[in-house]
Amino acid sequence: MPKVTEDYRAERRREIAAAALRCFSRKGFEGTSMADIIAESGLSAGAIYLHYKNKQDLVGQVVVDVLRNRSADLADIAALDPLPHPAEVVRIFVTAVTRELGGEGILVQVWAIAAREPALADLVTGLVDELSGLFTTYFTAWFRQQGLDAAAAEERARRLVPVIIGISQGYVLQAAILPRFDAPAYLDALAAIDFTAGAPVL
Amino acid sequence: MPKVTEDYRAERRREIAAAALRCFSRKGFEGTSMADIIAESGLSAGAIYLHYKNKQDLVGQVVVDVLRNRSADLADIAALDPLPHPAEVVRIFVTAVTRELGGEGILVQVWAIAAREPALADLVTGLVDELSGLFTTYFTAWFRQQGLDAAAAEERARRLVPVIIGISQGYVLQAAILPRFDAPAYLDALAAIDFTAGAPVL
DNA sequence: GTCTATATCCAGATAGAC
DNA sequence: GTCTATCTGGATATAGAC
Repeated sequence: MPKVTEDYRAERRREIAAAALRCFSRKGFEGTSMADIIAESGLSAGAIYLHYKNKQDLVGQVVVDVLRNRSADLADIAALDPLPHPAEVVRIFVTAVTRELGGEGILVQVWAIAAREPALADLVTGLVDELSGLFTTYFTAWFRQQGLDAAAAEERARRLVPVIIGISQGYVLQAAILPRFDAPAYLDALAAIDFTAGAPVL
Repeated sequence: MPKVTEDYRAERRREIAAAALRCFSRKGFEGTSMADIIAESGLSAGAIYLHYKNKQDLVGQVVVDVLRNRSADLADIAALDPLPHPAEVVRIFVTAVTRELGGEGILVQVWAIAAREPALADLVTGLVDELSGLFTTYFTAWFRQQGLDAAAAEERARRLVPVIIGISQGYVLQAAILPRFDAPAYLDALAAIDFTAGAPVL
């Protein structure tokens, strides 16, 4: 394989992915047709099908790329000192996801397809596992700071993390659907919840 | 209008709605075609289009009916004595919704469409408002029982309710998508969270 | 590698007989 | 009110010229 070709291909794929993402932001996800992406990319049908096997392939790859970048952001949080409050961590996470995806609606479309397509469900599951690991690291540190010993902190973190992810998903969902959704109020409410209940007082 | 007709129409509509719901349980939501519903109902295309304007109309009505029944269940909770713990209330609610819809995936499909279709979004918004009212009633009672005065209890309930709804949505979402989702663990984790933080001790 | 043009398919919706 | 048969539109994917 010639050496120029590989870079060229990668560049083309990036262009196509970017165009697809712009379409998804505007017209939703199932609402975006291949014709839309073709027009937005400035390329042609034939060119795109050379780089992606089919629509699902294209969509899957675009989504994975974006979400992967987000979990990279989160990885830094666990290292911050002083450790931010859980509400702040959720805030950082959901605003990053929302900004990068250019609109909350896209994620909801991804979930809907994942609920029907095993292939995409596997993909999402992998990313959620990764996310869970990062959140668990953060919450273990947080609970230790609240006075729990290492084992108890990790145990508690592991149990809590699915709910934290649920709270984040709820935020995204409501932001996407409810016209009067009050994002700051949602995040403020989190700050008033004591996730450390039952932990020994310092 | 003849008196028989009205009942007859209602009965037909119930049949069609039931058939549609069975299809949604099996094949998902966008995966269900009018042809599927037609076959499942035993009726014909013409017959169905007489009762429903189009697919979106049918789908919307079926969904609203189901959700309406669920919020009726919830209405009773606020009257229980002793008042159950918040985690228990969420448990009752999500299990009822899940059971009635015959699979978590359906709700996710509804959300996805609501994120794109203003008509369905209005519908969902209305139901969420209704739900919010019920949850607010419950939480106001709960916080009063925890020692807050009436005004503070209602204020706190109002702020917390969106998050509670988010937690419920997260449950439904994860149940629909993640193959290794541990429902009891999710609900147990809720029991360990202190939603009353900051309230005066009794 | 890329384009244009098009084949193929399948969905939603309707017309008109009964 | 209900059925059968069909129209219409739009989407994905491909064929073949350049």
